[in-house]
Amino acid sequence: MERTYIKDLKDHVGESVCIRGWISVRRDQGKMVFFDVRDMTGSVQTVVLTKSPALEVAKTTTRESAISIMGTVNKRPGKNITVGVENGDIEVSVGSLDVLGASDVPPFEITEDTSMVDEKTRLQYRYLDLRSERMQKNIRLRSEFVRACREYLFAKKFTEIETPLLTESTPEGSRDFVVPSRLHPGSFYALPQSPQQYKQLLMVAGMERYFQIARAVRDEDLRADRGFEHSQIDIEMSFVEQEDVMAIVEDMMTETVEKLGFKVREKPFPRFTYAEAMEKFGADKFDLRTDDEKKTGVLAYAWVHKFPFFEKTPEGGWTFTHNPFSAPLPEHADDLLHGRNIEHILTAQYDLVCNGFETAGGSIRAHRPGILRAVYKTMGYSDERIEDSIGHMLKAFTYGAPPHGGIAIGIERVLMNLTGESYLREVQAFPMTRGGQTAVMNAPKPLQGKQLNELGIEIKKKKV
RNA sequence: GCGGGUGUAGCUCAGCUGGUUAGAGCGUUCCCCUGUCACGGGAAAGGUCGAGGGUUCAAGUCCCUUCACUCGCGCCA
Repeated sequence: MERTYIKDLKDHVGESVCIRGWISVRRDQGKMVFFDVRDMTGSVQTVVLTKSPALEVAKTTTRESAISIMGTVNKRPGKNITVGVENGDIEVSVGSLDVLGASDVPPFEITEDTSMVDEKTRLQYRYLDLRSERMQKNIRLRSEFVRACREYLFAKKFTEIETPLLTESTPEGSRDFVVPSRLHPGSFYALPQSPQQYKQLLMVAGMERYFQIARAVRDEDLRADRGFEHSQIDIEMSFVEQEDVMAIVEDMMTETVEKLGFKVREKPFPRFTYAEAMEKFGADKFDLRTDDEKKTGVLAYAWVHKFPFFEKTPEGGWTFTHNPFSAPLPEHADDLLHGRNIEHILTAQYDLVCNGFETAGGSIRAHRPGILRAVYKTMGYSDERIEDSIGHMLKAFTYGAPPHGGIAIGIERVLMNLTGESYLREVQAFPMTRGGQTAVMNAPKPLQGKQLNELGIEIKKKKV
């Protein structure tokens, strides 16, 4: 018999059905047993009556077991209707009960919201934690958001392209996660902090409109809203200016979140220059919602732009504030090329802020080799060091590089905005602890001697 | 790397100024219950008080060290 999803049971009153799912609650009355059964679509009460042949099995079936039930969908008699409960007016009378996977007693109670349970325990048993209603909602909403973005981008002629996971380590920016090479002992790949260079090369390659649901990895200490790994909707477009990218991102975010039933506070998104934001909020990310609006789940998007390109290093030199591949604002290109007024040079960088989080960041890129070279010159790089570090980009840009720009939208940040969660881990299926320990499995862990030998790695004894 | 918080039963927590056999709720096990819906009633089991060291007649409680988790700062183009 074909399975019926619990959400659809209402359309099958009086019929025989097969449902599958897990037992959330069991209420044993002695001569009859009630189970609340849930599947990925919903929850329903089932009843094993005294005369049911399933009664004997039901007496020994534990909570959280995976089961299959054949039975009849009945309207409940008036006195048994529970109002305010999902499917409170129907129940399934159990004819036969198969235990597909029996469950031991779970280490914690799988309730609607498990956030009160010690996170260490939740992560160790994440596969149980994810059964909770709240986590199911968060992870499914994440999928729906990503799907809506994909659909939007495909409709706008974007091409989804994967870029390498094993790539080159760069000393600039955040610390790389590094992977040893077996074929080249002593040499290392790095996991991408972002597909930045590859997506720009795709623009040179004539792809024109690229996107990717990209994983980005950074080896920096963790925060409530920051993990080693996060995902981003990574976008790059050719023949565009700042306004074009901002327009399409604004349209996509509005369309997708509204499709999911959320409300955007202000359209078009208000804009602040970096200087205005700092003056008004004292930070480049801020929350525009009033206290009342914070209770409603409204999304207050805003753009921040006109960031300074460079900032002083402790050593007295200059370094970039956001992204060395960004272009300066057109009116500051001359200053950059001539190394003048460096502190006043602004970059074509734009950040999307929502409810106090930086949810996206992007820029128009330097597509002329001279501009990119000038950025590195400003940072004090010698010609040799420039060549070594970004020579491949400079070279690529000599073959008809189109003007281009893009953005990366932090998926976890968006989901935190949508769900109201304050912790990034609540919108990831298998997050790490703050100490960098993986959920369920036990990474990182030492390698066996054979593996180390193959990689040409010796482990230094920790000094005491 | 720095600073704060937490660590007592499977889960959530209480345990005052150190003082006999460390408590509660939920869960679990067993018994009873034909309409419950976080069912109910009865009984029971369950703890090296994160780990190590110290002070003391006596430590869950005070001190030191250490580990884990967590929040923030640094860091995070």
